[in-house]
Amino acid sequence: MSNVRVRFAPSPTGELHIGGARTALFNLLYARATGGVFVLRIDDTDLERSRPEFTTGLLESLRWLGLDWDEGPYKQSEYLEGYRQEAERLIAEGKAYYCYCSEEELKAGREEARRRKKPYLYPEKCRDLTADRLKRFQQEGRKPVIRLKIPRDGETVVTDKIRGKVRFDNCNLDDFIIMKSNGLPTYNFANVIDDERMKITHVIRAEEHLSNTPRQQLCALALGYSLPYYAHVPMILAPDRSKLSKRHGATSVEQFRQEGYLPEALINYMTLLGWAPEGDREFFTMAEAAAQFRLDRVNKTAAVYDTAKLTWMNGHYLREGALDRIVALAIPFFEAEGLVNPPLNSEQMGYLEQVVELVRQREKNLLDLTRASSYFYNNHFDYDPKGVKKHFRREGAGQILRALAAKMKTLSDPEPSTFSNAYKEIAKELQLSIGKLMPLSRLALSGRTMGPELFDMMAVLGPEKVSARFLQAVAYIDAGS
RNA sequence: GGCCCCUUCGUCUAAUCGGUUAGGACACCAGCCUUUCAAGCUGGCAGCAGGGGUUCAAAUCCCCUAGGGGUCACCA
Repeated sequence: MSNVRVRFAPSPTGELHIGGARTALFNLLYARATGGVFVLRIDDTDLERSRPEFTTGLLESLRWLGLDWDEGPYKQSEYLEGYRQEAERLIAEGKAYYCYCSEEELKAGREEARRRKKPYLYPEKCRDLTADRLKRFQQEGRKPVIRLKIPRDGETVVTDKIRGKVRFDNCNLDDFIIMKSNGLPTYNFANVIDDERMKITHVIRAEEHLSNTPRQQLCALALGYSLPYYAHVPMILAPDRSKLSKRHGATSVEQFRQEGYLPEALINYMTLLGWAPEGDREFFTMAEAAAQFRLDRVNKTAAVYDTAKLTWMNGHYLREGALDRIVALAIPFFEAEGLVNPPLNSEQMGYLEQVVELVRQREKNLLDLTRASSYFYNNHFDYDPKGVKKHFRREGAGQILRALAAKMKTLSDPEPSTFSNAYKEIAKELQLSIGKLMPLSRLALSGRTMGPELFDMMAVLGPEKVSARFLQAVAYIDAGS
């Protein structure tokens, strides 16, 4: 049993996006690899942007992906008193101080610095306020923030499991705010306290936090905590190498789910973003990845996410997955398209299974699979115009279809071979090759020029429907010409 | 702008301590299979950002340049 404890700490300000999900995944992988504990924590100290429904969505996305946490979810909003007490302790110990500078004042200073192209650092005006001044400010009713006293020299070294030692000169850091004037902690402060009280041993998070790490270490140092290990995983970038945002198409787990991606495909794909197992294997389960996951094999380079590979992977899982499971996942999509109306009886279920088995061979996601299945449920559909031109408008097309319809009526056994044999016979009778009959038949049966194996399709539809659709096509042809 | 991180095919990546024809996968192209579309199989195209060092030998170590990213909030 190891004492490894890791955490995923999203803020509930939006849907779980692909970057956050990958961070959560790496945390979980590491926990499973080491026999450690995976903690979920909701960083909700931003009152303006945090919303409870985002928390719900976050949990749902995590669960859907199978990123099950061992502890939590804890919420920062439930520990507000703790942060306040720690901040006051720092003040009592002379390691932090009240700052009464107004926002306008600070803003002016920042703009001034920008104008002069100098880096802005808080000028420490309130660092050594006399007792008199302090009292006066208090009497004026001004609400102070609390700032941490940063050493004016020396350096802070971050030891990162992925990047090695990263050095920061303290002179580039200023006395940053740890408690806002509304009494809530800032991220850098709350995080350190949370990680301590949750006994987090490894902080695994996105690289964007690397620059903030010295601030957190300084907090920990002031508070007298010991430091966790850090591991900053590379970012996931949009195809244009910019930071991922909504304008880059599907970036949230929820969007991928709605488009019919399977959780195991998303997991497998994300695992490969920044990490690779030994050998050339591309497909593996989360458990298999966890068995050999190591932080020092995580890449340093940001990864551009490319949905083409995810789509390919999804197609693989769609085809290879256990049929009953794929069907279960597909039902909501079929319902949304108005093809089925759950609950399904065993006959309907059997039919759906046949349809899915057939169609999943050639589609990449559940949404496409559903749309490519519509003609198994709808008797009326449009015929593909190109197909009409090529197959229906040819001399004798109606005749052939009429003959086929008649032949179908004589069949009773809905096996692919039954249809195959019938086609052999009728081809002989009409003195045509089977290859000539098939595209025409396909168009009549589905309105499309492509799709599953024709005889398989017919077997699912059954002779009666097949016959009716042939006649329907005949009517269409007669009406058109 | 200051500080920090990063740089292998278009994309994801492999190449344990320097010695490989720089490997695999997606995508793309071609062929096979085939009633179609997929899938599958076979083959092909394609990369060590640039420049200096160190070394018998550098994708690998060091330096510089360029490029990309991150961060500098009373956001997380």
